[in-house]
Amino acid sequence: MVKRVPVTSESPHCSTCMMGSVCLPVGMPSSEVAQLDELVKERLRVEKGQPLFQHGTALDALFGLRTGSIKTQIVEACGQHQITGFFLPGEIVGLDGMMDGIHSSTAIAMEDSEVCVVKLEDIDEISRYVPSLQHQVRRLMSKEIARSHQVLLALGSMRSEQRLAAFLINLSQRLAALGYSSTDFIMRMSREEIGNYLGLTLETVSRLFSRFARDGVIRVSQREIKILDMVALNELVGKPC
Amino acid sequence: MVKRVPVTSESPHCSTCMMGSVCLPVGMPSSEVAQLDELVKERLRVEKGQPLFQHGTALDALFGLRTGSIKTQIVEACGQHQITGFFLPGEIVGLDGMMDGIHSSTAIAMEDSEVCVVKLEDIDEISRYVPSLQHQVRRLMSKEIARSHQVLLALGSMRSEQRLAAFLINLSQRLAALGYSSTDFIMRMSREEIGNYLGLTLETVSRLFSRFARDGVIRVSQREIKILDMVALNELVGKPC
DNA sequence: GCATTAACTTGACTTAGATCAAGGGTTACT
DNA sequence: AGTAACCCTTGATCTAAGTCAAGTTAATGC
Repeated sequence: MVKRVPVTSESPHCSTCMMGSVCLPVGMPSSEVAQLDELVKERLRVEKGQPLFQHGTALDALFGLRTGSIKTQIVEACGQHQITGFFLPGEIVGLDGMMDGIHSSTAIAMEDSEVCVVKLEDIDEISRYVPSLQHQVRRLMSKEIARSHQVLLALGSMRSEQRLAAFLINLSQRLAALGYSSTDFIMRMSREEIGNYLGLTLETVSRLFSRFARDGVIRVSQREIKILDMVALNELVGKPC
Repeated sequence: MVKRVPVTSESPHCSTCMMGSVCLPVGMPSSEVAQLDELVKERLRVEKGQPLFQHGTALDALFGLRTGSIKTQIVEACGQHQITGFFLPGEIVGLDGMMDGIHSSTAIAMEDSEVCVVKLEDIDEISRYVPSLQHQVRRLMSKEIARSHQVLLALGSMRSEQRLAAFLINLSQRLAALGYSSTDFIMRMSREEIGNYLGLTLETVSRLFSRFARDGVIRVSQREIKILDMVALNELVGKPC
């Protein structure tokens, strides 16, 4: 279920939130971040496996992920689906579908998660006196475009091992930016979800993990990953140059 | 070469441009479109094969394609590249890379083309008194995100014939929106470019065109395409449901 | 107009990754 | 605690698409 979490005066605002260095305010002048107190009026708690929003429903807000992790996916005419992103704390979900106010994807919590709700109308309101907010939204959207282009590159011109290596490096870097270890982490996604995201089958993903482990590049135990040789992992990506 | 085309008082502004129904102003109240006269102060003419902008260079404007066609691509560490989009008149190029003011892709004219230059600072300036302009930029960026997610879907979970069929349908629809025939058109891109975009080799693309033609779905003569059976083409995309 | 180059087609063969299948581990529920 | 459901691994086999190669057609330049 999705539960509202009331935002009280003592609960953290953007100006005091620990996610400030990675979330929406990143790069904004601190004087302007202080003015974002009215930006988040509501938080939502989403249980593991539950949707934050569904494809086709109305969109009037963006969601800043505070804790947990979320995947977004689009559905084909048939029952098939394609995962378009895995989101970590500090990242913004819901940037697609602002074109016609309808979500073009579905967002599902991969573990119990909490998001800050940022109403579009509040963005408009606040950006009147916090000019950099508009730029910030543009930057975030642009980043999302660039990100999906990178995935396009992976799906369009990399072989399976390169894709998985690139995926692991990307995950590692994003976790490091959050202050976690870049070499030891737990993946929140199943082999099937990774495969779907990377255009591979779950069997291929599993085999690749085993191979990387056999080659001493990583150590794997279920969803627990330890990167042993980051250099080798990087070389895998840029292999046939 | 890229040549500046001076914008004089008698040359068309957004309010009188025939592209208004498909370009940046699409969906904006006509009263506000009339206020966009200062938005485009400059036009550029780009010769076939020449770059409009290069990956890594500074970005301070968006480009509305007036005539011609443009492809965008990103480059890997090696010489390899991945085409991330084919743009037709009325479409906006340059929406990635607004995150750090550096173009993350390279845009190359596929035929002699002309673009309207929309400076970011002018967007900021004008959107002070034309409130819907900010929304419009957000909508366009959101559309670009949704578009690349669709390509992700194609690359991640469609087989070669589905990808090409989806590609042709998409092209057909966009050309129809421009007022051109949805069944008879000339593709500006080579087999290799199509293949690169769709994650296939040029040989596979060529074979698929031949097969579609043999099956009576299309007629092909080099880059000239005639769609004979749109229903069959649609069925190809949603095949194994 | 003819030569040169680039773009496209088609065939023969190879291969990366999918599919099918079976067994072992984890996790979650009653 | 026990069992059911799910997730992961590994092997055997198959196939869609890639690679290599040769020939054709179309575009470009002199």
